[in-house]
Amino acid sequence: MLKKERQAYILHQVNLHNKVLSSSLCIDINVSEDTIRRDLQELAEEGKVIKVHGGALSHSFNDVHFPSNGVYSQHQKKTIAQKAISLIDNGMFVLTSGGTTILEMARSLPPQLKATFISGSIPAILEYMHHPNIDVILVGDRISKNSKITVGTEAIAKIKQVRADICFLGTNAIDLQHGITDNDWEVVQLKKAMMDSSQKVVCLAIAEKVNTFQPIQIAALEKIDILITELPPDDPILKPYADAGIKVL
Amino acid sequence: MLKKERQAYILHQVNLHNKVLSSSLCIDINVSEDTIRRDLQELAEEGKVIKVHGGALSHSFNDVHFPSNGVYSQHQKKTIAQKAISLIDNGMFVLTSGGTTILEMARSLPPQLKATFISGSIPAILEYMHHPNIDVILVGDRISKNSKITVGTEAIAKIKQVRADICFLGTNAIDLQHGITDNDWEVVQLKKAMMDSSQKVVCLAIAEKVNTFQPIQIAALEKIDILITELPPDDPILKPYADAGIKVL
DNA sequence: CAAATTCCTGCACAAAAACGCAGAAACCGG
DNA sequence: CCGGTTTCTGCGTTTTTGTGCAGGAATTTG
Repeated sequence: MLKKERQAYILHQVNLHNKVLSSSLCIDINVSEDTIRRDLQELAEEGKVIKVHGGALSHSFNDVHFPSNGVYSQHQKKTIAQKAISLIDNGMFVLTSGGTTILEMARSLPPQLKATFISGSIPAILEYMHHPNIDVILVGDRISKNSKITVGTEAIAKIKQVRADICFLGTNAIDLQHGITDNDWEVVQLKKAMMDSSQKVVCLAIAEKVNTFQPIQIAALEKIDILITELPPDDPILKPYADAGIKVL
Repeated sequence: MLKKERQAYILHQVNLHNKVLSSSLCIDINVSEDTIRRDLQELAEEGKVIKVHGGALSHSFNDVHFPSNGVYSQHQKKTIAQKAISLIDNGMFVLTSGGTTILEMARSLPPQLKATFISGSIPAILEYMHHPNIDVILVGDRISKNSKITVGTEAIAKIKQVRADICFLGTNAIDLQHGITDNDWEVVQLKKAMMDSSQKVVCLAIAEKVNTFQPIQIAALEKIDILITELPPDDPILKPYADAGIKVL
C-alpha cells in the first residue's frame, strides 16, 4: 500500500469518526506503529488532523461537539459491524441493503479487504467508493428519496441476475412469528430479491429491533442464515432464534 | 508496444483503480522500471496522474487540489449553470454526465422545477436527490472510482433504452478539428450513448477547455446542438463554433 | 509513585528514483 | 541508400525515500 493511499485512508477515517487510534490503525493497515505515527505527524504538519497522544482527532471536532443521542447507538452499531465484517473474505461478492447499520459496516471495512460490493443504497455506495480495494457495483433504477436507495423493477431484475456469496440486510424489525418485516413496500421487494440472489443471508439488527414487527413481511425466519446483534450470542433474548436454526453472532 | 499506447494503458489503469504500482506495471507491459517511471513522470507533468513513491494515483485522491482554484472557476461554472438551466422545462427527461460543471448546474436547479433526471454520476445524483420536485433515475453498473460515475456495458445499455429530451455533457476538451474529446475510454463510451439517446445535445465547457483536445474522440462537432461557456455568445473564440452550425449560449 | 503505553531518536535495510551512458530503432534530408 | 540526428529503451551506479527495529525518554493511568 502506498504512502499517500494510507494517508488518504487515515484522513477519511478521521473525518468520519472524528478520532482515530494509532494502535487500531496499524492493525487495520498492517504496518508498524512508527509508520502510522509518521503519517499522523505529516498530516498534522499539513493541518489535516490534530495529533494527540495515542492517535489523532479531526479538526472540526476541536470544538466541543456533542454527538447528541447518537453516541450509544453508534457504539452498538460498531459492534454489529465488526461481527459482520468477520464474515467477509477476500474475493467475495457481497450484496448489501441500506440503513445506518450497513453504513457503519461500510465505514469499518478493513482497507486491505478486496471484494466486490453490490448495492443500491447511495450512502453505502459513497462509503464503498472511498475504500481503496473494493470494486463497487451500483444497482440502478428510480431513487426513492426517503430511503436513499434505488427501487423498482429494473433494480430487482438486476439483483436477480447476481449470484452473491453473502447478503447483509439492515433489519428494521424481526420477530419469531413474522420473521423480518419492514414498512416500505418497495424496499421489501428489493430485500426479497437480494435474499434470493445470495448463498447466505445475514441480518443486522440492534437489539431494540428484535421482537418487534412491521406491516410488510420480507421473509420468514427460516430464510435467514445468520443474525447479528450487539448482544453476546448467548443472550436469552436471542435464544429462540438460535433454537429456530439461525446462527446467532 | 508504442510509447503512447503504453501511456494510454497506464492512464486507463489509473482511472480504473485509482492507483498503479510501477512494479506491477512493468510486469504487465513487460518493460523496464525506468521506462515506466519516465512514462509516469510525463503523465504527471501533463497533470494526468499524481506520481508518488512506488507508483501513481488518480487525482481523486488529493481532493485538496480542488478548493485551490475552485473559487474563481466556481463563478464561471455558475454562469454556465444558469445558462444551462434556462434550457430545462417542466416535465422534461434530462440526461446528464458527471463533472464539476454539471454538479454546479445540479446545485442551481430552481426548486419549483419538476423534471426527471437520469445520470450515473454519484455526486450529481446526490444533488438531484436533495431537490424537492425532481425524479431521479440512477444508471447502474460498476463504479469508476476516479470519475465517480457508473461505467460498463450495462450502463450503456440502460442509457440506450432512454429517449431523453435533452442531454448535458460536462466537456473536458473541445476543438474544431476533433470535436469533443476525453481521456477515459469508458466515460467516452457512456457519453456517446447519452448523445445517441437524446433529442438535443448540450455541451458545457469553461473557456479554458475550448480549443483543446484529448486522446479519445466522443463525437464530431456536428453532433452538438448547443455549446455553453461562461463567455458571451459573441466572443470571437466561439465564432468558429457558431459558424459550424452550433448554437452558442 | 509505579506500571504501562506511547513517543522520539538514531540506525539499518530494502525498495524505488535519479542520473548518466550506450545500444537500438526510427526519422530524415540528401 | 546512407550518414547524421533524434528518440526510445535498458543497464549500472549513486542517491533518496520508506519502513521497521531497538533503546531510552516522556506521557498517561491507576
